[in-house]
Amino acid sequence: MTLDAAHAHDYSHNTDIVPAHWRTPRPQVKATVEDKIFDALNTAGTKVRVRRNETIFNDGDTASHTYRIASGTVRLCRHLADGRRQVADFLSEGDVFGLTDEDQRTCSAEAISDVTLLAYPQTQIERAKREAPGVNREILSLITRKFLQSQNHLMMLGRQSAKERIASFLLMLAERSGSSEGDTLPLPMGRLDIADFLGLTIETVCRVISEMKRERIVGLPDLHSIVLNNIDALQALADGDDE
Amino acid sequence: MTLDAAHAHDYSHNTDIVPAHWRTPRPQVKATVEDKIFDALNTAGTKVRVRRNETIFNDGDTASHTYRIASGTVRLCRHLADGRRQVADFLSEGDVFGLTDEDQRTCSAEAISDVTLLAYPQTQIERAKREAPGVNREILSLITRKFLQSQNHLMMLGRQSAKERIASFLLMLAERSGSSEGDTLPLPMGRLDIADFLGLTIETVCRVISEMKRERIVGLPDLHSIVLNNIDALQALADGDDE
DNA sequence: CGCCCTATTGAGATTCATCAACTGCGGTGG
DNA sequence: CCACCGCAGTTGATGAATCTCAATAGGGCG
Repeated sequence: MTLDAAHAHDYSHNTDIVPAHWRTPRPQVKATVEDKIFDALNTAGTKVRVRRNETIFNDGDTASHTYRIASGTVRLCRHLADGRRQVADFLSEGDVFGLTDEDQRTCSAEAISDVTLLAYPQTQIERAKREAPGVNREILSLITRKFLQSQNHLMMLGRQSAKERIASFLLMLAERSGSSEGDTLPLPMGRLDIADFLGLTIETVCRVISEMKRERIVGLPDLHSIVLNNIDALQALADGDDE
Repeated sequence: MTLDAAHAHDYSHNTDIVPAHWRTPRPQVKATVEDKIFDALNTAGTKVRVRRNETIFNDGDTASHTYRIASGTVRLCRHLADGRRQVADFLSEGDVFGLTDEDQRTCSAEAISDVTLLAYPQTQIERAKREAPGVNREILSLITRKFLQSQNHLMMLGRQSAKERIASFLLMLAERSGSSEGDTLPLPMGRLDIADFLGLTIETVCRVISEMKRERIVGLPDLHSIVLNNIDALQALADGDDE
């Protein structure tokens, strides 16, 4: 049974109240759109722990809560009947998911690592929308950003080669985490997750990353890190300046 | 120069006021989300005509207006430097596009057929958001729907074969136009547009459609129509029940 | 009627998927 | 502490799907 499918109160193992500092989990000066939305709730949410590879909710479940990530990484994905899978997004600390007006989930959410979530009943979100002016605008801003991300993703899947997709993917992760040349980028997801995000097979992902390593564009200190030796080269690859 | 790039008042050839019946352009009982948003504007918008293959706005343009389609078909797409193109959406009568809080376009909009648009300055939209309660909610609902469409699109591009994509595409068009078995579906876009929507080449699109014709799943009375002889077969193909 | 643009069909090249073997690391238990 | 086990990742060989290049067909408009 997934969390959404469970009764709202059935968090017997984890009803702690969240420390206040989790409101602004990332070290940054400006409040994010996510911060603004959740500050307006005036409630800390229910803390939920999910272990690696467990499902948070399934496509088709009733949407009872909105979640914010306190720690860990989550993937949003859709499955076809025959097991094929498309990962739509990777989410990490501070990110929000499951925020929707629809009453049914249209994708599943799964924990890539052990994850701590803050769960907010949809009714609380609805109340905040009514009572806090500006929350609607922030939510709109959030989904607009997600929509634009999705358009980028479409271009990657529809029109880029395997190597271009991987380069774009690494640049996307670098931008999200604020990494720059020489930094070590955490890669919390496995190769299969990357493959399913990029519309490739795990073997192709491995081969392309290995090739980039041979070309000294990236370094691979361990399975869950990648060193960005040459961002310009990555950018050139992503832009198709290869031939 | 695209429309957005032009001055807001430079519609010398088309400043007519739009007839009232355009508020609800499609024959349906219920008002669409689009209807609700534009009814709240209490203004008919400026009529703009755009000829086939002309650009309405470009990626990167300043976003000055929101558009609603009175007649014709529009594609939203993004271009890579080397000319590769990804079509993100096809829009037809009654559909809205260019509605954004951002001040820059993140895709281009191009006329697939001769098109008549209603243009609304973003300031009017902003006013409606402030003054008409519920408009925010309708806009949120609209973009949420677009986001879900985009997720479907991702699955098509990332994980479906050419034949599955074409079957899914035809079913999507059928659903949008309310067509059912035996109906003739209008296909206003050319083969290249379809290819760029599905992440395929024009040759592959032709071959797959020809194959479906040989299998009597569809009929091709002319280039811009397709007869849905067997929706169940299309559904089976889209679901991957092929092997 | 003829031209031009788009679509269609064919042949060969390419990219990526598939199938299969092997590696390496982390955890577990002797 | 070390050996074994299992899973995730990597690499190689082969094949299939789709792209590319090229030639032909068709349809609408002047």
